[in-house]
Amino acid sequence: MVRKEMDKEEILEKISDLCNPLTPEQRERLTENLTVYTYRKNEAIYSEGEFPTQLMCLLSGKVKIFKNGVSGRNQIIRVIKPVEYFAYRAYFAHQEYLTAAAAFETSTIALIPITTITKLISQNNDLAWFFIKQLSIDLGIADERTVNLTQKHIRGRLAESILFLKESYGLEEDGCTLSIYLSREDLASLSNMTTSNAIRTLTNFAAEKIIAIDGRKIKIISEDKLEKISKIG
Amino acid sequence: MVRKEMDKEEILEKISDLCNPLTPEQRERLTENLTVYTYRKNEAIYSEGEFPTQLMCLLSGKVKIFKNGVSGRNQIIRVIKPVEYFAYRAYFAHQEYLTAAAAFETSTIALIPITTITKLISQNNDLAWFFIKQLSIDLGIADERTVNLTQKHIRGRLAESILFLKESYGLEEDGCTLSIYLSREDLASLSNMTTSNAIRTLTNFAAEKIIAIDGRKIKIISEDKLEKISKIG
DNA sequence: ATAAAAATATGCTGTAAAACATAATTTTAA
DNA sequence: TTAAAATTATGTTTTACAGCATATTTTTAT
Repeated sequence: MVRKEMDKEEILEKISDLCNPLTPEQRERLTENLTVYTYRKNEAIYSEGEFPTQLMCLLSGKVKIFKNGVSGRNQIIRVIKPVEYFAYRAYFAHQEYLTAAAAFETSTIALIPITTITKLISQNNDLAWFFIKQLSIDLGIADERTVNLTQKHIRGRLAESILFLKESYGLEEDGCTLSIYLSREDLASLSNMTTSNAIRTLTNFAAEKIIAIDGRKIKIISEDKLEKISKIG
Repeated sequence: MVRKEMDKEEILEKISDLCNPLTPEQRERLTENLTVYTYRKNEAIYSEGEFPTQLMCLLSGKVKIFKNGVSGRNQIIRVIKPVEYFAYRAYFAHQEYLTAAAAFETSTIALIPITTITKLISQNNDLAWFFIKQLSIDLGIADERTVNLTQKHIRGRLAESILFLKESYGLEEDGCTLSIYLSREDLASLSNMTTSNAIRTLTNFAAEKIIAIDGRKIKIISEDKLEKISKIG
């Protein structure tokens, strides 16, 4: 993790969700306490069991939130895209981190002391609503995910993950290649299966002309079929 | 569902988490808009896809929050005990209900128009914090649950569910009988397994003298063993 | 440039848990 | 009070997926 100097105006622009509700003085307080770091690919951002001290905002790059499951098998819980906020749940629940975060690729993150945020929330009702809404959305996603991961079959889970990655990070200019290049292992962690089965099922999808694979590039050929496979489980 | 008249003081006492932060006028507004209903065993409280209009507080009884999974298999997402609040997440996320709720047993519930709550949150920062904290805790539980349900084996999942029920609803006066009597089907929905396997595994636990079963009564004989089984998966 | 390590690919085997079947028991309703 | 329905119990079969082994390719480090 490397400290990064960045133009203040540019940052304020990015974290507008947080800034817009604030008064000029509050905004000043925020920028004074804000630091920006860059994390390299696969670098840990925070770990399970640590005590949360900073709210984070992903300015650029891609980040995974994951848990260390039974016998070292990781489970990706959610993914973060610019400009989303994370790393605050544990503090608001008065807990240690129950998850870990790492960078999928080089990522620039704004860190704001959580105590600063706490004060701002207490002074600013719009900010409180911002977090209530975000937490509510995330809880809904978590509930959906629980059922999908537990009840769908391998093919359904992988199809769902591919669609999920498309929704989360979008496509390249060609309009069909996922703009995130995940290792097979990460794809497995996201889909609750072994790496072997992620590889195998990916190969099958390619043979069935549902997707095309070129190394870590995944090109969606038939979104309809992916949706159908995802739906029937 | 039957409308129930109840002493106002008694209700205010129960929903103190909501009321304590309020001014006398706000408290007045709350009680004016509050209704109390009683739901019978297995009666639906709300359903997936409906539009949320009321925040609910369970005054007495036991409630399950669940999702209709693939091929009609239900999944219990969380359980509610007195005096907990529920049915608000969807509205805060600007969504329809993603889950359904039903009464495990006869339950009395206070209903408050969600618009009333919204106004009170906007006026009262402590109330905003109450929901931020609650949502944060629930999101943490959901994250834990995802990993437990997907990665643990049947025995681990059932052991965990039994311990979870003990934590949630406590024990009878004898100090070892779960005070909730679930059908095997509900126990299966809670543990992500088929009803047959819930029955079978329960029988095994009884044969191993980890629990004792008498109809729907479950007596915990060795909590240590349950914890060990839950932990190793 | 070369060795070492990591990631990907694919086949084979074993097994946990679902699916199915049937019976016994309990609950509910007429 | 008896029939019907629902729940619980248990045995058998099937299968989806994990686990393991091995080879190949790609990436990383020296």
